[in-house]
Amino acid sequence: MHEVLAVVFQVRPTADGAERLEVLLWRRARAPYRDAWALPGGALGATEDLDDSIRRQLAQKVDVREVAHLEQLMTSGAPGRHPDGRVVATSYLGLVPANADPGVPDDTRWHDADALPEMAFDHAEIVDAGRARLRAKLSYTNVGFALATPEFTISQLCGYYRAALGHDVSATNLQRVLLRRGQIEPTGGALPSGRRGGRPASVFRFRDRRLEVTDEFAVLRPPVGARGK
Amino acid sequence: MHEVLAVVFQVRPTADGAERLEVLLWRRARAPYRDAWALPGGALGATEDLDDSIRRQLAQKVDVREVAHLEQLMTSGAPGRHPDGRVVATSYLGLVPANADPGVPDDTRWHDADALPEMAFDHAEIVDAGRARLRAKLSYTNVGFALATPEFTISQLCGYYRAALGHDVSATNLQRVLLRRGQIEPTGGALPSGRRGGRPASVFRFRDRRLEVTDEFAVLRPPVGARGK
DNA sequence: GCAAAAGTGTTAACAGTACACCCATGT
DNA sequence: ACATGGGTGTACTGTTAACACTTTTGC
Repeated sequence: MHEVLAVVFQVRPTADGAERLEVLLWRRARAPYRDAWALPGGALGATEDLDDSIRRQLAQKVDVREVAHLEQLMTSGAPGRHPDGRVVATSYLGLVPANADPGVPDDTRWHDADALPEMAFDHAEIVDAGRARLRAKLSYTNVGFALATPEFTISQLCGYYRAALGHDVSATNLQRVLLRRGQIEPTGGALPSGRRGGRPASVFRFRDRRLEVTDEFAVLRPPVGARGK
Repeated sequence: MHEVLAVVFQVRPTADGAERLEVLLWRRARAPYRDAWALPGGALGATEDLDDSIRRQLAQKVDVREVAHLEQLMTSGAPGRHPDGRVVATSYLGLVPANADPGVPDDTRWHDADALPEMAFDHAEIVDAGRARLRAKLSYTNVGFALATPEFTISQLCGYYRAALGHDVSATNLQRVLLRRGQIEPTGGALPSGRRGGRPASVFRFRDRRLEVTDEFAVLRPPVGARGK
């Protein structure tokens, strides 16, 4: 038996106005792992591609059009991972932009990615792998587009990065890095100041809405002659 | 049906004394894809973990003790990828150090990774994915240990990197980068000069033989206060 | 001594962080 | 005016590529 799972992340506002990274989980009503939380997903159809399958399964939990980025994460096949017998699971990483608020079924809820509830099977590991992947890719690709709203101010964007990376991010430097790399561009617009004043923030957008590697060679770059290949 | 495949790379000397990256492939004797070349692997056992399975399957082609590094690469499940019906394949990337010369069966041969022969199924894609992964990881981890012999001179190491990366690598800078990162250390020994003279090369080894990420934050590092976590 | 191979020193480029400072707005 | 949030300028740091130069060997 082969199943397909998804770690779907979204940056969401908390009660106290801050923002944090959350994962979409549903609560199991039946054994095994009754009342524990599990990743959305299900059995792979007999004539279905893996990507198509996870999209189909997700459609039951969230509006799939909301998922701005989806990529394969890992495949787990330990014989003991499912008590009912051998189930191989291929997991995906999915990202939903901060603006979308997809209605979710009753058994489904968003959970703080840093404080997972009791999880079914090996799903906690999978969430952690997804988190690590997201963190890494924020560093050397433009995946930010999949967490951010279509248009945003730098300080909003900063909030998304802060939540996803789990550490403070300087707005000043974030702006410069992303501009330099050509990931974002100003729309020309600006947002009116809040009620406590302050300079109106200019609005930016991601230049491209597809995954792009912007910082390819961290080190060991090819010599200048052979670059630009 | 679930199968497990491996892209096994080794840097091997060519006829003209240079070195190049090669993949281990076997020639299919039966349809489908008769006479085309395929990746080693086979069906996943009913109670076998994925990692164990690929190790077992590889044992039939090469001495498994020779594989210095093995990591999961990707899972392909397109319904049309296998003419006989649905087969999901999980691929691994394996690396064999340059010194090992594992005896391989008659139907099996090493092939230039840059000039693949006619390949069965979607195996060419998988090899390319493995190549890309290797290139990337050479940049920010110590995977080099899995391509190099246990002890080596800088110019030998340079040859391995050159072959794997596909571009020229400066011995001077490679040495400095890997030393600075603490990946390699001098053994204290030196190799006698060749018959045409030259200063004897000192011998190095990798400090650690397990995968380690040595260049974690390409960019977007956490602020100094929050680092060292 | 001379060629060959290895290794060191030095410079320059570049990307990113930190921080001080300037700008535009509401009260 | 002044507090508030946004944006720019600038210095500093760390890392790496490039290349000249020195060291050690065989002939």
